[in-house]
Amino acid sequence: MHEIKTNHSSEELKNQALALSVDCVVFGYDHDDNDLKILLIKTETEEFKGQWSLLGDLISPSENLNDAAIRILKKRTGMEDVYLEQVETFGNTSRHPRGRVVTVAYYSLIKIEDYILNIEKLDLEARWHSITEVKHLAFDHYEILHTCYNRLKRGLRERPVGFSMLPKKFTLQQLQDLYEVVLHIKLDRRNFRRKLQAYDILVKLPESQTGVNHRPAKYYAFDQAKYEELIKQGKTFRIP
Amino acid sequence: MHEIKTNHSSEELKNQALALSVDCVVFGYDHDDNDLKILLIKTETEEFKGQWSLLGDLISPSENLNDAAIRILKKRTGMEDVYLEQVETFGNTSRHPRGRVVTVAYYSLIKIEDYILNIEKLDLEARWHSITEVKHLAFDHYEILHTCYNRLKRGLRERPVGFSMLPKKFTLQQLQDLYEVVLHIKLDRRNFRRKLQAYDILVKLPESQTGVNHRPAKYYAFDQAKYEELIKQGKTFRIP
DNA sequence: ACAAAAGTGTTTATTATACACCCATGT
DNA sequence: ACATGGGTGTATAATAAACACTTTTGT
Repeated sequence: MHEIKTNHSSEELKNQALALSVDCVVFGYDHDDNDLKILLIKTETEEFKGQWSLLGDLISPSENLNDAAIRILKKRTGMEDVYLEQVETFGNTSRHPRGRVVTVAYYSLIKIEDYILNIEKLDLEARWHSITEVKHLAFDHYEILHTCYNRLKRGLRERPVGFSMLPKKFTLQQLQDLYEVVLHIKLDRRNFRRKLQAYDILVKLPESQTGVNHRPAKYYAFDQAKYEELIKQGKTFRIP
Repeated sequence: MHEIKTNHSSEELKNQALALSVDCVVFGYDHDDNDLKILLIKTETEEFKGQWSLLGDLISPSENLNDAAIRILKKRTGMEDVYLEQVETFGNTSRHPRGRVVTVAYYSLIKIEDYILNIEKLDLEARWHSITEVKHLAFDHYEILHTCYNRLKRGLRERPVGFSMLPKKFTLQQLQDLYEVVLHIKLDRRNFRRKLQAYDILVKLPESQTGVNHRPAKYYAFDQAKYEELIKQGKTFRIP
């Protein structure tokens, strides 16, 4: 297991004529305040002291790209089996003040409440930030963030990735709220439900919400096998 | 200007603990035989002797990623101002027999007839291959090729990139043939023309085809400014 | 009984698809 | 005159969008 070290000296970077890193934009959907959040850490690089940055690290010559991303996520969130997707590689010669560091950007989706369980057990330094409040990050991370956000928005419309940010059981309203917040659009409740019903990728659970002072909503779960069946039949998934 | 050298010794690769390269999948549409082609060179890497490979090279520590792609294209095709898009970074530790080489894959679109003009003047080693005939390439280039081909297909449907593979003036039938060959689908001529007319991104030129023994087709040109106007109005381009 | 969010159908507008005949040119 | 591909319109089907009332629970 590699140790993560984010504060690399100029010497270390110069010795590798060119260094490669992985940076992860970690998205989570907070359904308590209905907000899309990203996980950031305070950078340890002197030149950007005090600024927030993405979760990243140099990759070792013996490590695959995806494995590096998984390692970083495991180290910073305690979580494995998160949704992960390579987005773009950023390699401007001027992007790192200490030398040439090319970085492969990933976005990752996690279920915030699973993460919450972990921070109680582990001593994790990362903090959630509302994506709307992030105005500036260390390095070119703000640009990377928005490239990844655009990719997430596309993924959400074209593939059932949203479920990776929801609890295993969720209400249709929670799902719609997620779509509305991430895509920044308003959806019609009846049309949204009809479309999901047509895809037949959700299973209705026998449980309902409890402790709400209104009609309790039914819980649903995403059925990956049914989704794959849909795709195998050449059908396309698209919301909205 | 960097020189391209594709046959790197194990020593050279080991000295950079990790090396970064750029590989370009160069697509061209041959409207004489209505076929999508890719440009390949014979690899100089001993382990893959005699096999075809993508156009690529190591990138220097002082060179931006896009600039490396532009340099490779200029060197191998004599062409500048080609359409270029980063696709994905391939970094499996085992992908290069001589060491760790992570490669950033690009796809590029060129007008074949402009290229033909260049090979008469320059001594270029690359050769066109029909994409349907390529079954195997050196390294993991076959996988890279198909990842880029999928990206091209998506781009063609969602953005007006096809024009980068056609002459400046073209007939509507040539444009439709390109879509049919690249996407591997059959389109209805009337519906295709109606949709293009609706987008209003083509200008009809005063010229027509000559030397054909049937009713000559009108020539059209793509109008980039009109396309940008369309997008600025929040409209979306999609074919089919 | 009231407040609060869940759940549910129908009508209309938009977009996509299917399809066949006349036109202009070269031989 | 005939062969060849170029050019054009209309009807139907499918999909998306707009819209409001009833239901269930807790207080």
